[in-house]
Amino acid sequence: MSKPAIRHALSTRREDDFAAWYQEVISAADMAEESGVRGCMVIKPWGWGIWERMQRLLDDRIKAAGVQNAYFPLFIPLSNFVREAEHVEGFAKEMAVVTHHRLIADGKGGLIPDPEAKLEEPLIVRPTSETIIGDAMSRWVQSWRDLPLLLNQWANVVRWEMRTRMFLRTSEFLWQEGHTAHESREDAKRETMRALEMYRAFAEENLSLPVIAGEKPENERFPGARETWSIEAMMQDGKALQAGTSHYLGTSFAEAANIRFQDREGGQQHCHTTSWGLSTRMVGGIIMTHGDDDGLRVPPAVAPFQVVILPMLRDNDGDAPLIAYCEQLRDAVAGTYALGESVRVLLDLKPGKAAAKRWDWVRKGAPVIIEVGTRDMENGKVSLLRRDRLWGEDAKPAFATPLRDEAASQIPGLLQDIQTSLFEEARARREANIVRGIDSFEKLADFFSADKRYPGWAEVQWAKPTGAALDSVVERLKALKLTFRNVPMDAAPVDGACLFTGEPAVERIYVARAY
RNA sequence: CGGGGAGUAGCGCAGCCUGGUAGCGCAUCUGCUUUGGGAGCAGAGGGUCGCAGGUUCGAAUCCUGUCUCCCCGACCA
Repeated sequence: MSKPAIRHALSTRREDDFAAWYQEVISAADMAEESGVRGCMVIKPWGWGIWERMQRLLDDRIKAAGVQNAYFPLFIPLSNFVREAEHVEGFAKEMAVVTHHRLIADGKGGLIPDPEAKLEEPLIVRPTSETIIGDAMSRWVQSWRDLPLLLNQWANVVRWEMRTRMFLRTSEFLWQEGHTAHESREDAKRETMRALEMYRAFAEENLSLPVIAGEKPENERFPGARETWSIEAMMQDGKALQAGTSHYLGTSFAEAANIRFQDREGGQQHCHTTSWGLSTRMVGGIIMTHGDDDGLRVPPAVAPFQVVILPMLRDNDGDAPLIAYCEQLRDAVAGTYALGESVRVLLDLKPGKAAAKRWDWVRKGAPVIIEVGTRDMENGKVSLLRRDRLWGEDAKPAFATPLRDEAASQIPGLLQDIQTSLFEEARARREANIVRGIDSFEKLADFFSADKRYPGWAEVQWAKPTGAALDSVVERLKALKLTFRNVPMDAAPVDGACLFTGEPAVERIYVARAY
């Protein structure tokens, strides 16, 4: 007797074609679609709702740290951008440029930029806002009393990427970018680390996404930064996703933008600045971490609807009492609190059979789906499905049937449990796929052998080479399609030789394939 | 940006080689039946075949250009 086969809600399974599965989740969960413009996407209500929840929770954390929101322009004058050399070099190849301000008829029924309306100075569409915010800071900062200056903006940015993927790498993406200016290196470093810790807590507590916080090696630094720190998450195909970054910029941006202050002794000094960002890429991280062969599973804290109620309507006189029964359930659930907020519940009265609508919500990943039929109503019960544990032993959806009047009070605990379970599941998977103790390049190559479906990560010891020595190590890894991810903050002390150079190791670093 | 593949109804696809009334499945709509687990039967609606030129009596089909998507590479906080 073989086990009955599960009929999954998606046609592509993760193990068969992870990339195709990823795209199917996005369309099946109705999160986003192509727009017709290269690398730009339409974010649909369910995808936007998740991002909106993420914004809310992260914005609360940003404000709690005393950072104020502001908004800076989309366009940056070219001359303003060119000041920080390394920064410019890093972004110049992927810039959208505005050169005209008017269109005229081309005589063939179309429109072309008016050659007479060429801008004196081209404007670039911001790829990030260090330069324009630095420009403002140079005017806003006069004295040590003005510091620290802690700003954040929620905005869209554009980077003309060669190869794009929905949410993970789009030409236009949405993010928040924090920009701060400080009196001293110590203060700026403290802010850099505060933002990093904020991202770690946000990812793990709100998104159930286990991450490793650490410092990026020199070759992976943000252009112009002194230090770049990141949180890295392991996706279900074993690849790493850089999910948030925090940079200590030293005084180079302050020097380029002339952000100076009069210190406590009356002297002039340049500020130490930081920047930190987290983007819609994180939505892709949620998909690739929590999605399964039935679609998305949204962590309750960021689910636009945490509970969806589906009455089994018959289009007859029996519907009215059933709807009333469900409305009472909805109101009871809406009156409960979970994860620090009122529970978000939807009574879905859209026409259609409940069984069909159920699969729509399964694909979207609503954490709890409650179906209610007349028989449930007669028994004072409901049929409850938790999305993270969908299938029973019999290959059918694993419904629980609590009393309706008890179901509402169970919801907060259930949502909390789902939030925690998703995290534990992802954390266990990551730990099972990190290898430690690899002590030669050959063994490293073997661990990441090309045919391996799930490469995982390797934590290795190295001597932290710099300059040309580092470049050659990076090249060797590149031949294996590998990259350095970060140097974890909580790693064990080193006790061996550098995997690449044989010199005494100075720290541990993660090696992985990456998005 | 280089190599490869693709774009035909909301979704998935056939038709193209060999030019001649635009099709199939799912979904949608209507009717009947069904009714506790992703319904059945019958009927109907929906497409200037990505876009723009060209060849031709005639182009989804052949040619050229262009846009977009997917895969591999290069690039990439």
